[in-house]
Amino acid sequence: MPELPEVEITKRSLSKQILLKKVVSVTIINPKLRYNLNDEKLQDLKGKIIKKIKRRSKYILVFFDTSNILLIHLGMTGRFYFVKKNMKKIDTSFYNNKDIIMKHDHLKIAFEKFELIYNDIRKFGFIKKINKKKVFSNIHLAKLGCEPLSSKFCPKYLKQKIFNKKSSIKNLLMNQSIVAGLGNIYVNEVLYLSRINPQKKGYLLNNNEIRKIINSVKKIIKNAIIAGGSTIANYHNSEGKVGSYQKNFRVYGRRGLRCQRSCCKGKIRRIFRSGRSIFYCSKCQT
DNA sequence: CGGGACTCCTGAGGGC
DNA sequence: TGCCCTCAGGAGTCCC
Repeated sequence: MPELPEVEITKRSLSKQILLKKVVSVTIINPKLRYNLNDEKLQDLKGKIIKKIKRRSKYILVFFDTSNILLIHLGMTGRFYFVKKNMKKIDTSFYNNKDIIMKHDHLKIAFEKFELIYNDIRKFGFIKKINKKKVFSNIHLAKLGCEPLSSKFCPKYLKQKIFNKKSSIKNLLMNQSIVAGLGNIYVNEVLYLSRINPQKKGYLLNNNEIRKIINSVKKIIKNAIIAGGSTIANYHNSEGKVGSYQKNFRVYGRRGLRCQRSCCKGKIRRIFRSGRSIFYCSKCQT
């Protein structure tokens, strides 16, 4: 699922369901995640009420009526789903393979009328209980750069971060301490819209190119949230809904196809750098 | 230190 | 059908 738009959608659907609800019980189904689930700490949440849910970068923060915060990262395949209590059969109409889904359940948080399940096939996600007082010094949150949709994310800010960098602009935009929340798909799309070659080094970008990147990031992230995020491989948010932004992909996953710009018609290429795919038009992204 | 490669894990899909 | 290979939306860690 999860780049910023997908995490934002997950946060919104979680808010709809669990805000102001009281935790009845917490059950660890399989503790093995990026950081193992800590039963002793999570049991503290029993009887507590959820007061606020926020998103920062690709993290979700669930605030309780105490100093507790659940810090959640979905990794590559983390997701939530709800099960009505006393329901004998789980509604699996959203899934194409319920055996695989249920096999990877990790955590169950029960509320009065329903249960919230955290499921994660690849186990790259995590859920940690942290203290409100330590939220700003938290190792995951402290070094994050600014939010792409905030006014702080502007040409001046980006220029200051990249003007002396030898890294490619692709890697710089994926760097969470520069912009918080972009991932592989949206960075590919942003650089296509900006007509900039992903391998161009940070220090070589001029002011006009930096301005184009800022505008493209804001436009793409905004539209992706409006579309409910992107859905690949039958993923869905915690209400079982799918996003549709993947229909707007202009380069991602389009290897070998023609550039959609009518004035260009170049060929979309895929190359590998730093262990991931880069998609770009070899003709109009310079 | 900056920057790139490797690592965790499971499943899907293509080629043979 | 089945085996083998490559690839997948993340990010912490290690090494040069």
